[in-house]
Amino acid sequence: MDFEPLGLATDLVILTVRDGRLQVLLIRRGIAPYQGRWALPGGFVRPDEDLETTARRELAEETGLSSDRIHLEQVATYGAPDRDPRGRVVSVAYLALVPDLPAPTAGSDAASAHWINTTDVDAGSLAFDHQRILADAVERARAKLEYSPLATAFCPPEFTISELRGVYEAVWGTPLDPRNFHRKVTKTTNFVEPVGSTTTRDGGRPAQLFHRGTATTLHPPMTRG
Amino acid sequence: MDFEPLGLATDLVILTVRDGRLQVLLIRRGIAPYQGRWALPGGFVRPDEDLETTARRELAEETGLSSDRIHLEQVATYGAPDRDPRGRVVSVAYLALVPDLPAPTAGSDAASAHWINTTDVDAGSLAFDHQRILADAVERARAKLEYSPLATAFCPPEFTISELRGVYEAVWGTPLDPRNFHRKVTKTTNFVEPVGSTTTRDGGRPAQLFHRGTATTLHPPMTRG
DNA sequence: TCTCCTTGTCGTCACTATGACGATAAGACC
DNA sequence: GGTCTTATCGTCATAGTGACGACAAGGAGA
Repeated sequence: MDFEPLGLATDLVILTVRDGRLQVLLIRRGIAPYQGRWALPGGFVRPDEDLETTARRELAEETGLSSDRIHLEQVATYGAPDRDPRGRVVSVAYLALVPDLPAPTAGSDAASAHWINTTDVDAGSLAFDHQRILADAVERARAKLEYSPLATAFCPPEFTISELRGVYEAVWGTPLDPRNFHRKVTKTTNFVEPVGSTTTRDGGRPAQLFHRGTATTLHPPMTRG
Repeated sequence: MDFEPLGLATDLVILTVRDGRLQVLLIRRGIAPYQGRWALPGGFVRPDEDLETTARRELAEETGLSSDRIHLEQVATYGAPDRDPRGRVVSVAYLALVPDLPAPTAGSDAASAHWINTTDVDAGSLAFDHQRILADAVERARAKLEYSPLATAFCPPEFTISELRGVYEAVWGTPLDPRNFHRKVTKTTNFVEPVGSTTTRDGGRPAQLFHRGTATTLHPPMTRG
C-alpha cells in the first residue's frame, strides 16, 4: 500500500518523587527545531518495533533503567498536523513512574537530561506540544493514585507508610493526615504488606517497612483530602 | 525528513444502549484482508487532518451524526508491527457514545453496518486486533460511568431516571436498586436537572424528565452494586 | 541519664454515604 | 373500581471518612 509521508514517535513523561516534589525528566534540545528548549525525551519508532518497545528502549537510554519492573503506560496520542515543523509527526505519549534513582540519569546518552519540578515548568517553555502532553500525563498519574496502588511505583521495594504518603502529597500537592492515611492504607486489603522489619531513616519512632501488595485496584479509592 | 512507510488510521468503537443492551456498531468487511469478518469502522487519517477530525468524519459517515454534541474520546493507540497484513498500520482508537438512534445507521456509506450486542461478539470473530480494541473501549466506558456523568451521553436530551439507570445496567451488566439509584442521582449536585415535565413512556407512574447537569465528575462516584 | 523532639501508630467521635427494603403515589389497562 | 407497573419517598443498620487526642519509641543534646 502507498502511505502518506508520516513520522511515528513516542515521547516519555518520566516522573519521580524527589525531595517531596513531583519531578519530570526533561532534555535540553541541542538541535533545531526548538533548539535550547526543554523537551520530553522521545524518538522515532523503528520499523519492526512495537510502540511500548520503543518507549522502554528510550526509557532505558535516558535513565539506565532496564525496565521490566518499571511502570509504563500509554497516555494518549498527539497528531495535530502542525505539531512538528519538520513535517507530519504523530507521537504516542507514555507515562513512566520511577523511584527516586540512586544514580540520577545514569547511562543517559543525553548529557543534558535533568529532573525538573513539574511545578517549575512554565507555560510555553517546552518544545512542541510537550506542555500539553506533560499536563495530560500528570493528570493521569494523579487520577490513578486514587483508585490504584500505583503510588508504590515511586517507592523503593521496601518503604514506610509515611514515604508512601509523601508520594501522594507530592503528586497531589496536598497535605494528608498521617493518622487517617495510615489507617486507610493498612486497612485496604492487599495494598501493602508488612515486611516485618523497621527503619529509622525518616527520623522519629522506627517505622514498619512494607512492600507492595497484590491489589490492582483500591476499593474504596483514596481521597485527595 | 525521510520516514519509514507507515499508515495511520483511526478505528471507532461506537457504543449505544438499545433494548437494555450495550451494542457496538460493526461493519462486515467486503474486501481482504479479513473479508467477510466483522470489524470496527475506521479509516486512514488524511494528510492535513487532526486525529479527532478523522474520527468525527468517520463517525458522521457511519451514523449520519454530524457530531459536535456526540461524546468522542481517544482510547488508545495500537501499533504492533504485524497487526495489519498489508503493512505497518498504526491505529488510534476512539470511543463514541451515542443515544439510541431514531434512524439506525442512517446515511451510512457502509450498507453492512449493524448494531451488535457487545456480549454477542465472540472471541476471535473480529478482524485485526479489533477484539482487543473493543474490550479496551468497553472497559473505558464502564469505568467512566463510575466517576463521570457520561451515562447521559447514551440518553436523549430529556430522559427519566429509570432510563438513565437502564444505561448503567446495560453497560455494567448488573441490576441496580431503583430506589437507591434514584436517591444517588438526584442528590448528586448538578448530575441531572429536572425539566419540570413528566412522561409515561416507560409505563407505570409518570416519571419526571431530566436533562444532564453541569457536573463533569461525580463525587462520590457511582457504585456498581 | 534525663528531657525534648520527631515521627509512628492506635483510638474515639460525629457525620456522610450506602445497601437493603418497606410503603405510598400515580398513571395505564381491564 | 381493581390490578399492574413504575416512580418516589422514607427508614435503618453499617461502613468509611475527616478531625483530632493520646501514647509509643527512637535520636539529639543538655
